[in-house]
Amino acid sequence: MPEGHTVHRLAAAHRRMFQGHTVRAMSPQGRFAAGAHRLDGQILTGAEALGKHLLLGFGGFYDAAGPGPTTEQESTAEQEPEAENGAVHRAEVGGIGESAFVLHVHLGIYGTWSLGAGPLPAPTGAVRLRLSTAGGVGDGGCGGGRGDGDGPGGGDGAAGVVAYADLRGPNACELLEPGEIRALRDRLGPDPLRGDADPDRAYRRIVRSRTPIATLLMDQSVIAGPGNIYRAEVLFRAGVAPMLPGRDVSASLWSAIWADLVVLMAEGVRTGRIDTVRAEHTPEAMGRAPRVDDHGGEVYVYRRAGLPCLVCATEVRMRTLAGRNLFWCPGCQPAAALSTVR
DNA sequence: TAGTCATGGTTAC
DNA sequence: TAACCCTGACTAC
Repeated sequence: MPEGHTVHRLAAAHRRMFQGHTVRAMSPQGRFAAGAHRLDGQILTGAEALGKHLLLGFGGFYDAAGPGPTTEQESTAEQEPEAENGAVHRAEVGGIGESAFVLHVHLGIYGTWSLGAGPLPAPTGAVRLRLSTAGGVGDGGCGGGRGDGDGPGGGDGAAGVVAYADLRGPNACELLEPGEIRALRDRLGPDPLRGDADPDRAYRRIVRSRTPIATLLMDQSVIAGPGNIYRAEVLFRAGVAPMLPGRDVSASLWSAIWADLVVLMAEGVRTGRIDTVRAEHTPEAMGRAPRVDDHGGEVYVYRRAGLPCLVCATEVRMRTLAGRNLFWCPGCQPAAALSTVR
């Protein structure tokens, strides 16, 4: 159940594990058998994230001296992407480029990738797609050929496997044509984690809309990547009432929200958690118990309905907005304060 | 064990 | 706006 930072981490992980390798692909569940058959034996040429969408490029010629990072340069997840001035400027490095085949994966609310190294385990649950590799960079082979079936263990390729990635329950798992990739890029708003993002493009959409800013922040055609946690937390940190109409969002307020998202999400890429509380509100600083939740981070309002605000002690509220749970603090985010940037 | 809910997005109405 | 997709964690019984 990822927000955009998780998908950027997944893109980095796929580059680290598979870029330059011939990849075995199979669909133990059988629902992506034809696509897996097309990918089996191809070289992974790049991976990138567009908001919550993961694109994996296959085929073509892998240039080990090219701009893409090598496996040696990416020995740990923490080393990539690099944060520079709060932004991740290497998000597009190692991207899909002119890949012959592009796999598009969107995890939706259920999907997961299980990444691992070592002997290939028998798939558990409904694995839609399994990627694995059995050789070194540019090995030119696929560890035993293709077409040996989709059964557990992958047949003769299992012995040399050094890395695998199992995909379960995705919203989307499909091969895209170039025109479809362009259409995907065109329908998504700017991604705060990409160096090519233009926040003004999002602002032009926001400022001409009467829709509440809390809804606009969840609209991936306005801004790609943030989800329910980041939208609640960034509005809290800006002191903005969630129902503030987009047309009442000032340029300076939007700049502050965007800059905060860049910092928060880049930190999420680095740590794999969503932590939004400032230093003075950490459990250690406040002498309170740490939060226990499945996303693992310290937050101000998300899923804290009924609890006192960490800043002003007002009870955190929750309501449904556009079909999703919205959390906010009426004390710190009063409706009358239209553009208080703290 | 059954029911509920969830960091999402598309489609139908 | 609701239904659907269809997984996993959690809770009530």
